[in-house]
Amino acid sequence: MFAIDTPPLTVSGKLHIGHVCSFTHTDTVARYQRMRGKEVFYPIGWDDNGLPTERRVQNYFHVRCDPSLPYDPGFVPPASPGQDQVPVSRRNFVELCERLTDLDEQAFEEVWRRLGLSVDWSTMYRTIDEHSRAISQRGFLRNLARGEAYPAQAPTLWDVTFQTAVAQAEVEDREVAGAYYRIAFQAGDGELVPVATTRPELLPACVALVARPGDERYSALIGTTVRSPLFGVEVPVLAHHLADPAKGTGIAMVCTFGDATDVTWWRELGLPARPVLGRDGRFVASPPAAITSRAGRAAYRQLAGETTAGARQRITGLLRTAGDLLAGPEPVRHAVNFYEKGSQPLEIVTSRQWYLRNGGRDPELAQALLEAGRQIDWHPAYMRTRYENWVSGLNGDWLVSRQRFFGVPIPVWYPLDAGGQPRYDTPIVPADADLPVDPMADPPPGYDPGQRGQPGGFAGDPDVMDTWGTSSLTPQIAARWSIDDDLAGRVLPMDLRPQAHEIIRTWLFYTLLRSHLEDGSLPWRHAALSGWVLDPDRKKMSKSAGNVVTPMDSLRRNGSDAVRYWAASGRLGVDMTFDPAQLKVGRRLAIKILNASRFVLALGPSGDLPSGALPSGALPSGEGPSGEGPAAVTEPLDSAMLGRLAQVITQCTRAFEAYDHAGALAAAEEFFWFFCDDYLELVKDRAYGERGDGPAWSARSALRLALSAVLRLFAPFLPYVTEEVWSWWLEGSVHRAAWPDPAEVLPATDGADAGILTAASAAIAAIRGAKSGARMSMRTPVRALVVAARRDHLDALMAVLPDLQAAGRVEHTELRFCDRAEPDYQITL
RNA sequence: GGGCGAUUGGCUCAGCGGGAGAGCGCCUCGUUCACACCGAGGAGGUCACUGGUUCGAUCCCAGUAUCGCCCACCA
Repeated sequence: MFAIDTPPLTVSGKLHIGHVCSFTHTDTVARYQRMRGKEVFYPIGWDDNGLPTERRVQNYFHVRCDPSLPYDPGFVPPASPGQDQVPVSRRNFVELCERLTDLDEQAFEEVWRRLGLSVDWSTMYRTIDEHSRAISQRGFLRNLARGEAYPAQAPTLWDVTFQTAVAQAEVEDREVAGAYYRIAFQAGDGELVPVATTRPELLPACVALVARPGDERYSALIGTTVRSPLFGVEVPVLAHHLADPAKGTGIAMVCTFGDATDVTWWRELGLPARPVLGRDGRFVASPPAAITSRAGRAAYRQLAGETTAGARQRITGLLRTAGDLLAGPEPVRHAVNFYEKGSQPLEIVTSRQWYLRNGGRDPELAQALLEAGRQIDWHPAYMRTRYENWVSGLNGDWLVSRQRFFGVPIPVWYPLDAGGQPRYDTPIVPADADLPVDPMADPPPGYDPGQRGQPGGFAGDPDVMDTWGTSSLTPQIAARWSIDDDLAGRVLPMDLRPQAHEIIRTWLFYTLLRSHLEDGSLPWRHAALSGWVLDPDRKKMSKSAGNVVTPMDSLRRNGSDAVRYWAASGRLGVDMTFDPAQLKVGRRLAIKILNASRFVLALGPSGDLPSGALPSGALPSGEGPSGEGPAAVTEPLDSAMLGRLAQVITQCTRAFEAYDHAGALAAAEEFFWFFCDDYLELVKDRAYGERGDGPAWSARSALRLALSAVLRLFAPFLPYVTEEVWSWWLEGSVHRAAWPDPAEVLPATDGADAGILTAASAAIAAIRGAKSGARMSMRTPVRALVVAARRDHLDALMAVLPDLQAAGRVEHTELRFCDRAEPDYQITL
């Protein structure tokens, strides 16, 4: 068994040439392993869970998900959308998602089939389908039962547009324009304390000032209080090592919450919380209770309901009027955290969320995960460093709950007390047999639907899981873990996880984590990381940049084998530049295989080629010399060619075993061009029978042996052309044939001498060069060829002399011994 | 700021202690006899730079520069 954890692509996006590239890499491995006799488990899945699908379904059907609504089995989306989106239940939303993504999936499937991916379509899964939801929830509940999943009320990164919490792994920073403002706080003695900030609007949320311990500028202030401008709140001045004397004025305003450091100070210094930002990113209506003065409350009223940008405008105006703005705005560009799919900076908001232990607060677990990473073979190996950087840099547990409507629900309910308040500390879990459940639609075990929201009744958890909460179980989902234990037992752990390197911190890490938490196992033994495909200007292809190359056009224009050739020539981990000109190379190779095969097979035995495969007219008749069975390879040149082929087979096999598909392709290709350009030309006349039956049949046998092996070496890369040629003369499919073994060609290599090939190639090249230099046709006869070389070289040349003379149209040859390192050729035309 | 990777002919890339290579592009020539969706030949590079190790360095080591990426950085 060789099992692959195929990436489930997000179907709401567009397939681009980069996906083709990495999927081709994996497919070559799958085909190689299949030819090696392995049973290849090569599933296919679609990721239709999560925000991209949510948005797309909303826009397409003009609906929105409202989990509080009951399921409507007869729901029909509006044919002509009105002004407002129609609210539908989660189950209706899931159905619409499946309907819409079905169309997308068909388009993706068409590309994959045309590309020749050898996935098993019968294994197809969707991350939102019933089995995936059940496995995802089962996995979560097992984490819960073991204490790995837990709820907590805590400050979290919050996207104000989508109004959901997000995890550390989904944060990216972007360089944006900002400005420094210098604000005057007032010390007890009336002295002004200037504090620099880029977020003056958070002044009403200020709970303290901090300076570095030992900073002489502020040592007198530490332990005292100062009064905030406008709001007149007394806040302590404290010391903490995270305060940076070099930033701003060296003393920082601690707010609820401006950034992650504020959270640290809040926690470590035991400060109060004065939240001012609501979940919609706007200032809440009432000021923090600490603002008691009339002036302060009046100032806050001007901020209530404002966005952060609006509030910043307002508050700087107020500060300026009050004379408390000492300096600014002084423009700066600085990095700000964004949700990777978001468009506004992340805020930090306190909320109740579910977390999954991931080593971010547990060094022992982190160590175990690092160790798990070391037990995986990374291709290329240096990608492991990225994983280790990420695991070592985690600053908290995995926040897995999302305040979205579409996704896999967190499968718990809460009992309501007599006052109708949920008791979060004693969640109710579903029976395993009932999975998947939707707590917002289904009642928990032992309750009636009518008790929903009633005192003494229950409330469903409204949240869904992070999309990675499901994707991190793709090995289990594909293997139908907990559903088909026989399959799962044979397939897990898998052999290979292919994926993009930018999601090491999410998909790869989370998958490793879930597997480790579940039973301490590894999800797979190898991880293959693909690079990116860059556009011809070396920019990363992305939808927003508008430089995406869609694959179907390339597939149609150049043929699937050509596209695969180009993709497979890229090595793992290395970015590739898309260049349409390079696609022609693969196309040329595929056509060359067709033509060379036609030539080899036309030499006989007859009947191998269908009538359409050859041009009409004279086929050299081809019964074997003595009836059935392959003829003996007797000519030294033929043996030498097969000897080289045996080495190439070994080389290709080694490369594939090391997950170096590009190396395998390069080795096969180099041999094939030698085979066509030199060997074929050298033996052509002999194969036609011009030197009699024995030598002719030696060539014909060698040609067929080589062709059979070469087709199989190319089969993982060029499945179409190899299958076509294979069908001309051999039974079954080349893709089910055995991967070539050097032993197949070695019996025919008696007397093989690699020097023969070098000597022959060099001599024919010299003859061609002479003709080309004289601007003569290659068919021009050579009146005399004089070779001066060392004895071993001449011996090698002697072995192939008849072939060389025929190929070069040489009429007379003379060999001379000499001591020169390099042979010398004198050619008289 | 920490880390990883890259730097080889016009372009895309192999190679890697001892001859500097391939394909594309370019130039020249050549079709009865597998292939014009072609073949043959040619020009073109101080292998980023500086040191070191070595009998010998494109290759190993150290440093520098440039590019790309990962992570951290919001006062």
